[in-house]
Parts: sequence; C-alpha cells; structure tokens
Amino acid sequence: MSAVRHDVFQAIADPTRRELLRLLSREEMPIAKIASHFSVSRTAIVKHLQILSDAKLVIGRKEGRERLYSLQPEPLEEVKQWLTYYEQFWNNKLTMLKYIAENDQENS
Amino acid sequence: MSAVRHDVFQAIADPTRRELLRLLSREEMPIAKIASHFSVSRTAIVKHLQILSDAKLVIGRKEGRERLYSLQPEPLEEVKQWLTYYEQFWNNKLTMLKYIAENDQENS
DNA sequence: TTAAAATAAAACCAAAAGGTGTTATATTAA
DNA sequence: TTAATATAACACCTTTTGGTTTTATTTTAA
Repeated sequence: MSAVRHDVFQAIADPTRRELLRLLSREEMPIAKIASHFSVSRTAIVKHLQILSDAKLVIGRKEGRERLYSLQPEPLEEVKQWLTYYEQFWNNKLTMLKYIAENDQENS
Repeated sequence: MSAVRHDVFQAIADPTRRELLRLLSREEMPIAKIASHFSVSRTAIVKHLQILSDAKLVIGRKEGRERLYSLQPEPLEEVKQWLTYYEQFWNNKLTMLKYIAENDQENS
C-alpha cells in the first residue's frame, strides 16, 4: 500500500484522511487516541496515517511504546498554488484582468 | 464507474483529470480533440470526463454529432475553503493571530 | 520478570479505479 | 441513401484502495 509515492492531491482525496488532518492539527496524538475518534479499525487508521506520512502531511515520532503523530501542513501549499490558476475563472477576475490589459493598450 | 457521486477532492486527485481541467480551461472542446492531447485511450478520457462531470467541474453540451466539454471551476471553491483552515499553520499566521488576540486583551 | 499495553507486521478480501478493445447508434457530407 | 465521422454503450481486465482479522514485537508498570 505504500511503495507508490503518494502525492498530496491523492492524500487529501479521502474523507477519513481529511478528518485525520483536522484532528492532528489540534494536537499531537498517539495512534490509539487517534483511532478512538473513528469507527474504522485501528489498522485502517494506521494505513491512512502511512499514506499521509508518504505525502509528508503528517509526521510520527516514537516515544516509548507510543508513536505520536502530528500535522505537517506545508505540502498543502502545492494544492493552494494549483488553485490560484483557477481563481481567475470564478468571481470574474479574468474579466477584470482583460479590462486592465485593454486599458493599458489604450494608454500606450 | 459513476453511480458513486464523485466529490471534488476525489475528482482532482488524478493527474490526468487535472490536465483535463487545464486543457478545458483554455477552450471548449469536443471529445476527439480532447483525447488527442493524451496518450491513454479515448474511452479512458470519456470516463475521466464523466467523473469530472459528476463533480460538476466540467459540463458537456451536445452539438450535432459532437459533445463539447468546458470547464466549470466553481466547485474548486470548496477546496479553497478547506485550505483556508490550514493556512494559519504555515507562515506562522497562527502565531500572528495569537499575538493580535493577546494584545487586544492587554488593551481592554 | 512477567503481564499488560501499544504498536508493527502479515495475510487476506471486496470493491473501486483506471485502463483496454469491440460493438452499437446517431449525424452529416457526398 | 450511404459511407464516414463522432460518440455512446458494453464487456472485460489488472492494480490499487480501503478495509478486515490474526500474529508478532517492543516497552513499561507491577
């Protein structure tokens, strides 16, 4: 399940994984505590954590017999950047840009 | 493949589908022309278009014997909104907000 | 030093994803 | 009115995904 180099878009595609990110954004947590928030098995949660970890969205550190996971939000910037291209299409920003461009031409 | 109500996060998870969105953002196109930009089969492209259509990210209209697809970017706003929650965690914006909040308290 | 706690590792499974090729069906240009 | 074009509809296949249960292994508290 995890020799595939998971990317951030795929990582956030699953609703359970998005919930995991939310949960871990609030505090660092051991696996048992994390799993207690979900209805699926602990093993399933571990697999989701591995996928998120592959995508560098969470990081786990071992402390005693526990493994504590926490959020690493940086890779989400890739998604944000990807979105910026499309922002011009909603809210008529494209129209605005065209307007500006046209006015520039008229003034030169 | 498409009685599953695809959501936008899942729709944008696949790189081919992200390429499709880019392509259709530039101009409305019939399936044949769309497929000519990709190495996978035309049938595969049609399936991707159906998934994107399920997520309301593209819309197809029939004109004669062609079906023309174009981008509908609005559902991407859901992704953008989802991201706003996490923006506070990179660039230390959380720290900034805390700072502001603390200062407000001191001044009251 | 041993039982309990916490995780890790393994084996397995059904369904979905992503792909293929083939066969209709509708539309248009000769 | 028929051949070519464009898509739609099927049937099929392999790999990945998301899940399960069972069996180690490691760590700690008694």
